[in-house]
Amino acid sequence: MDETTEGPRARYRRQIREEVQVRAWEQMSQDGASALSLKAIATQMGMTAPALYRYYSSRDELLTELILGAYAELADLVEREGAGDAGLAGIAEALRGWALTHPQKYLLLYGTPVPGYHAPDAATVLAQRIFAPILAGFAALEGGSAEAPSSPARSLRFWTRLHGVISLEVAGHFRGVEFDPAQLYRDEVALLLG
Amino acid sequence: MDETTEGPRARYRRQIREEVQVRAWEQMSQDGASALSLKAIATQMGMTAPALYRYYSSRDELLTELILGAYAELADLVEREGAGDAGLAGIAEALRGWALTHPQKYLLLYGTPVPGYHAPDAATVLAQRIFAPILAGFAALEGGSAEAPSSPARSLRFWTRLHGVISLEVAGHFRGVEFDPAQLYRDEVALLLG
DNA sequence: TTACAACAGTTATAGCCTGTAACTGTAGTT
DNA sequence: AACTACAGTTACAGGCTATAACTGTTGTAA
Repeated sequence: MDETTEGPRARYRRQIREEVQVRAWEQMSQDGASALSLKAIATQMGMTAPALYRYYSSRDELLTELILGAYAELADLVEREGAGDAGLAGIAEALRGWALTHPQKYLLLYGTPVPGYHAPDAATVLAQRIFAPILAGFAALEGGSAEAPSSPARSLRFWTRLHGVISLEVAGHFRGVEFDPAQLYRDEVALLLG
Repeated sequence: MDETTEGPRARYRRQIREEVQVRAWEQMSQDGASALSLKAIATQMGMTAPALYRYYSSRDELLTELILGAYAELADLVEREGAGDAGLAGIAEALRGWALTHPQKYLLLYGTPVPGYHAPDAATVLAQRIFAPILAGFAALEGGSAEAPSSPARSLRFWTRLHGVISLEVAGHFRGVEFDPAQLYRDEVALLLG
């Protein structure tokens, strides 16, 4: 079989894996990462649970693929925005938008880590792909003044400040508080880029 | 039986509940909140699992008690610091110290929430007890200048910025990055209070 | 001081999950 | 057309939460 051509077997496997991922995200959006169940997914797909172990060797392997997928999605988004006209402002905007649209994805990447679970090296690479456009953005802004903070320092601050607002909002900690998170976010972005 | 006096039965119940909580935190520090198991705790205590249901009607009830306990601990700390000489700087310092000492407690309060789990009203009250000293601190700083942000806005910003640094550090997202989170934190505090 | 009721802790069981082993039948492939 | 690779099955081991029904102890009140 030609290596580049996908035979029917491989094609079928890919389709099943994709459907599993879709249903996994559905489950996670409803009941959180801890409720992710291969059994439940299998049942939804009209299979028995052991059948799915042909496609994912463990629940952890599925989780890893979901994490990598989410990282890649976010990395693509940030790279695209970084290259666009709005630059860092665009990145900031897109970041919050993405997080609010897919809270479970954001929380899976930046929320409470699963102790004992070690992210594969691929995740580190993707995390750097997300950070790189921010670094590049601040490097481009850099003026000659010696007393201004370095662009890595500004990039880090950019990240932590935006994450501070986003993560609390996504985790629902602003519920019941009378104020507009969007306004706070805009103000923070303005201060970071001003 | 006098209402204020604790009989032997009540005393024993209290001791068991306390021991359960201690062991629960031990478990959570090692394996995270999702690994919290009444069965395992019971075994450690030389009991069978159903026995523990005399003391906690469900795993969720135990979790609720742990969350409320953590909130109360943090609220006490923040109130104490707020009343101390260092004021807001002291609160900031204590907050990071507490989070790094008890990462699981911090993550349980501010990390990924369990979907479907609704924090009891008591938690909201405690969350306000944590926020109040910060609000008071900025209200005290307030100058006459009309263009400066209001103290609620500054308080909120104080919270989100500090949380941004702390939560990423506690979740291990700074591992492998070459820089000092403590320095970043100090800088952020200085900017917030300067 | 004794009688009894309240209650701690037990075993048994139902129901959910992950994951493995052994088997069967079908569908690509040669 | 024959065969083998593999998808999917049932059966099972072991872990968890939680309930039900039972037993034995102990605080307590008459």
